Amino acid sequence: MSSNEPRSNFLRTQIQSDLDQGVVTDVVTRFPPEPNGYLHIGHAKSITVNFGLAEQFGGRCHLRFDDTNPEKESQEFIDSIQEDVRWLGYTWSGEVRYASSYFEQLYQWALYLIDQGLAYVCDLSAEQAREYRGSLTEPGKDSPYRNRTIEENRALFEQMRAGAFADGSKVLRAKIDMASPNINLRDPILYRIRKAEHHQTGNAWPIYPTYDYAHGQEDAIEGISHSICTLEFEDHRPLYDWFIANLPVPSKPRQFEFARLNTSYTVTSKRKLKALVDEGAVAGWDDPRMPTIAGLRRRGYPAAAIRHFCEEVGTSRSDSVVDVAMLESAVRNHLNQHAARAMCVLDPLRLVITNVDASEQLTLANHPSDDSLGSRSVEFGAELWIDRDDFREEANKKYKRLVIGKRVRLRGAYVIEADACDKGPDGRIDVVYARLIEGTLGEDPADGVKPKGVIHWVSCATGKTATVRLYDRLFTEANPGKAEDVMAVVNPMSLRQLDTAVIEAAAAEAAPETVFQFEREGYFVADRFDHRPDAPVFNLTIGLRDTWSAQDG
RNA sequence: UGGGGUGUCGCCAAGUGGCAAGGCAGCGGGUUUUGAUCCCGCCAUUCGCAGGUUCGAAUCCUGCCACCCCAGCCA
Repeated sequence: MSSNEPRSNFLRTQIQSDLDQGVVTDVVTRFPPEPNGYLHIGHAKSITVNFGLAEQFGGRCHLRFDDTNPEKESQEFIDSIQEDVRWLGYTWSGEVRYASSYFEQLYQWALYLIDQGLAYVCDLSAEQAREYRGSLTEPGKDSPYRNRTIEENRALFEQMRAGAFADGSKVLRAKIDMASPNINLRDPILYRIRKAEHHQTGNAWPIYPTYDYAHGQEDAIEGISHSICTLEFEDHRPLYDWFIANLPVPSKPRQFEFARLNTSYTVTSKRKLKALVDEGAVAGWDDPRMPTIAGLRRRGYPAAAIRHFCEEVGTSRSDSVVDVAMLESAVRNHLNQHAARAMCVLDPLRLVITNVDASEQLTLANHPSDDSLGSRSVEFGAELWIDRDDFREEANKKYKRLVIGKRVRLRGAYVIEADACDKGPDGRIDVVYARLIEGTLGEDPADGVKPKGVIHWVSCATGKTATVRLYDRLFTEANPGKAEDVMAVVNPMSLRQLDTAVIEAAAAEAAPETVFQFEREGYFVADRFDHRPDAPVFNLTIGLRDTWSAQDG
């Protein structure tokens, strides 16, 4: 594959072929969420597939709320979904659409099916209907109401629409085949009675269409050329096609299915995500540990990285679980290129440089290879904070940080040599004393004794205390969805909050959602909601790749 | 045990009859004022299994096996 060509997948091949053969002239796709929850990484995949295909083939992609079940839906979700799709970087064609705005047309088409003798009103209770449906291995039985006359069905359905019957007392069903090996074709339900207020249509409708009846027709109304959904709907395709074939619809969309995205160490079931929120395992739907779009955003995962990840993963029809390391890799890759560097000491230890008295301003590049990110001024003085983990009184040869009697480079500044340290009564080191080696700003020591490594630091005089939240994977199991109880596999170390970290003054001023690479530590984002210049709050997006910590040293 | 799908490297995934892409992970080595990045190299004689067709098969045929989905008036 050449680097700029989109990776081949069956959907791209299909569409290209349809275009080549003139089966379609315009590519129109749609992302059709039900507004009954927050979007998560799996939805991101569907979004990139649908919008991506439209983009690639010069077509359009609609955003359509599949709002046929008012009892589970709300305006809150309609708003959050739009925000998430926009944040991911996509613009839908035209206005936001709603299945509910097609309710009248759908109703008229239901009457049409009745008139064709292809639909009937059934009085079976839900329980009875289940019995009549048969089983996976046994055919179903015809409903006793299956042979009502067209006139009777029409009158009954009109009364259903008028609100004459109680919830659940009747349904409208398609008359297909109760013996079909495909259970979806055993006289599926088109309409049920639900006297529920709808977030868009209010109390205008006492009956609501089912997904099976509504979806294909919604696509047809909108002129969708390729209706892309997930694998579990494959069995519904014959039904989808049946409606399109039997109704005077304005276009003939076709359905194609792909495998939904699953990632390791992640749960996407709405029920389980809700349990995490309700039981306090996380702080909310947008907690940085959540796989929701809002959570990933608050974690600092760039939209472009999520998009790139979805592309790298590919689109196929085989069930799979993608290693979450792949997502993390996409995030690191993007941030390495785009995030400005800064210094932050997570676990401060005071360093006194005994031969320095005046402070000075040093200019540091914001990115090691991208000059367009500019530079910043950082104060350097006699008292600095360094990380407690970057100093040892003595250490083996593998340890490349500060050791008494040894040299280390202060990132972007001078080489120093440690002389001594003070300890408190508990043996804990309080202060490290070191000497600056003259002439080492941008130069190696003149005596030829090079420092073993480089450590980061922040001026005691101008550094700002910050809250830093260190996140780790939410689960201890690679497949938490398989666990009997998700709460039992929640990682107790998934959040560690530090209240005494110290960051460069300039970083504190950053706008919320700005991501930095705190050098030698990782990528951190200024919290979208909690960060303030006078009370900085940073979330760990992802740590730097670490190939040495497991080793001695 | 009815129907619909899927099986290519540890994890994804191209490939659609001509001598197994790529990414992630992993492993070596080099560069480096981030133990990061970057760079170089290694990593499937083999495509669920067994037969068959063919000069030639991951790609075609047959049979098996494994896994996923379907019996909501959810989507």
